[in-house]
Amino acid sequence: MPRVVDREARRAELVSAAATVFAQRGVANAAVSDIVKAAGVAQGTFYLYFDSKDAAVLAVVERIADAMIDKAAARVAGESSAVDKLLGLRGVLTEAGSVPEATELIELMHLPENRLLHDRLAEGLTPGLVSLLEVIVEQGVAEGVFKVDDTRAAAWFVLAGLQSVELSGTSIPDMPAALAKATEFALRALGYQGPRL
Amino acid sequence: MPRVVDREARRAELVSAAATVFAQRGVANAAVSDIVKAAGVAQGTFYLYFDSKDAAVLAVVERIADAMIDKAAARVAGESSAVDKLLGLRGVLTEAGSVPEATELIELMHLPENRLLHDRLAEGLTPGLVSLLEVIVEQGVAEGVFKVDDTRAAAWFVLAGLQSVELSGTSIPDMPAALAKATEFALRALGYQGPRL
DNA sequence: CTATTGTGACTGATTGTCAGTCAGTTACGT
DNA sequence: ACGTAACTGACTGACAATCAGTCACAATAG
Repeated sequence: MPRVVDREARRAELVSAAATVFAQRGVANAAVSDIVKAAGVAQGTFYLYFDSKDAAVLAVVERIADAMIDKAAARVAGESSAVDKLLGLRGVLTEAGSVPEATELIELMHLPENRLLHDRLAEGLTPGLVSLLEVIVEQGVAEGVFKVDDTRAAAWFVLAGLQSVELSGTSIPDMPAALAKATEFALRALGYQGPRL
Repeated sequence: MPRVVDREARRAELVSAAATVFAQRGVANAAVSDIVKAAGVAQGTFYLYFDSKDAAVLAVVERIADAMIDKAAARVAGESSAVDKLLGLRGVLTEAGSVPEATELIELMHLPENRLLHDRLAEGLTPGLVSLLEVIVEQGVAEGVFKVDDTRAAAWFVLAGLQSVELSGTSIPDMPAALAKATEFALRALGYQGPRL
């Protein structure tokens, strides 16, 4: 048998190298030759692990999205009521930049030139967060605090509203306040009638 | 004096040629050489009117966004009550593909590969639509049917929800129904207490 | 009315860069 | 020592962007 190499580990190295280079130069200006140099392998090796540069971008985005979803799930699990869970989820969105392995990347994402990466992150993130939010909405309906018939549609709508505030960070001066307002709209959309928070 | 040429007109020709080529081949696969061939000019001429290929993409997107905003504004102007105006705006989102000069392009946008163009369109579109929607919300507050203190934040949140449904067209089987549901959430978010529609 | 000159629009061959390929090499397990 | 998968890096084709040169026209001069 040939040389045994842990393909998973090698791939992870390449994803890390790619993440670093993207963070430094921006996705569009990052050449595959830069990535392989950072990883210490030859150009051809890159294509043993990714079909294209684009595939590497997606792999980086997926890694970040997974980390954020894990963080959000943990935060939500730490709360008991549906409303508190929703507020916890909002909190994670607010501190999006605090995912350690992605800090540099997310900082750069707030520059408008990196809009592409930005959008791809949102794209990879959304399905996971929608599922998370849907469970919260279901719980809220069971608790009697929310009134919603289609919980998936509700989760989709509400998350879109929250994310659009969160993702347009550049143009909004006071982000936490904006998110607080968005949360109020979200609660009303879900049929919440209780006291203001 | 030199030859007199209408720069506006020439630029418009190039934008049209670019739109056609993007529609045929997709933005990523469209070469500048294809665009200039379609327009019947030399490669260098392209760069007299655009700084880069990217700038041409933006110009195409802007043209489409303007057309859609005009259409939306006309539709909204044709209704009197705030709720009817909101429903009219939703209607325009539903029939996004009906902007005549952009039909081919928008059809292609529903293919996932054209996600980039898709996002850019949304980006160019949003500010205009938010302003339109904000006026509707203000009117609704004046009429007493909506209860909102920050009308801009409300418009932003609601539009994000509606657009996210509209733009994820591929993955939703029954789009009109999904938009109808989203509209209900939107009305509730705005504090609407009246009868269901 | 013709010649000359100034000017901006236009050209297209060329350059530099980069994604992706592939024939050949290396090093490990058996 | 042989088979095989991992790895290499020079190479290719394509394309965005450039720029030195050409062209068509208008304004003036003779």
